[in-house]
Amino acid sequence: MNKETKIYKLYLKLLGKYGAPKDFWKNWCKEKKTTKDREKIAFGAILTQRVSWLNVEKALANLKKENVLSVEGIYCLGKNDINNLEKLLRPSGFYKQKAKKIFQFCNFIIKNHSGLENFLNQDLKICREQLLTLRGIGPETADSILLYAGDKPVFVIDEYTRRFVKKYNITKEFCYDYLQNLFQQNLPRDAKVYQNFHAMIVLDGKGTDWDLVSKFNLQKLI
DNA sequence: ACCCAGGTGGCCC
DNA sequence: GGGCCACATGGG
Repeated sequence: MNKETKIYKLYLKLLGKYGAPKDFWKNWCKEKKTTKDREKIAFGAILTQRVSWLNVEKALANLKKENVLSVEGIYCLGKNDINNLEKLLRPSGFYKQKAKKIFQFCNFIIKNHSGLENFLNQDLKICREQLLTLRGIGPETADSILLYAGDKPVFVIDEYTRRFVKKYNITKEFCYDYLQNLFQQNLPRDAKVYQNFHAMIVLDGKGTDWDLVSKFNLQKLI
């Protein structure tokens, strides 16, 4: 890994500006995650598709209130009553699609691996391939789950990453696999580094900082 | 009354 | 292989 590249230098620059993640992001990047943490993060990754995080927060709160904020809980609820699951997910938008996606995800985890930890315990490449076979889980959602819920070393390419690439003129190429390889080749292969860098890319894109984020008190959800 | 928000899959050419 | 559209809600 070459430390003279633009990407690595930008990483150091952001690190100097923001330092270690705290509060909200610390939950996503924290050292020890429980199975419940991982489940919530995976659901968040699916529910946040094309909507703001604030809407996701409400849907997660609904699930928690009904005591189904777990792979097992959503599976049981969705199996008997997909309509009720849809109702709980309503605030996150696209709720009929998302109910299907999230139920399908839980169904897959339970039927094929009998639990999220077991699933994540496999080789990164296998996990990724399996996630991508699920309808409604594309590369970005799969990688978000793997990086933040699974602590696997995959770099997430999302709208923020693309804006970052444009802003700092890193390359003119924007296709997913190309950008992912570019980031991974120019950073130490370390999930913590990817998590922190990606978190800082989002902050940089929002023009905000850790303190402002923590004011929203989002960490209670994770 | 708009427009946008951390996507995905299907369809078109 | 890129361009466009449906999917649905909440906030500014």
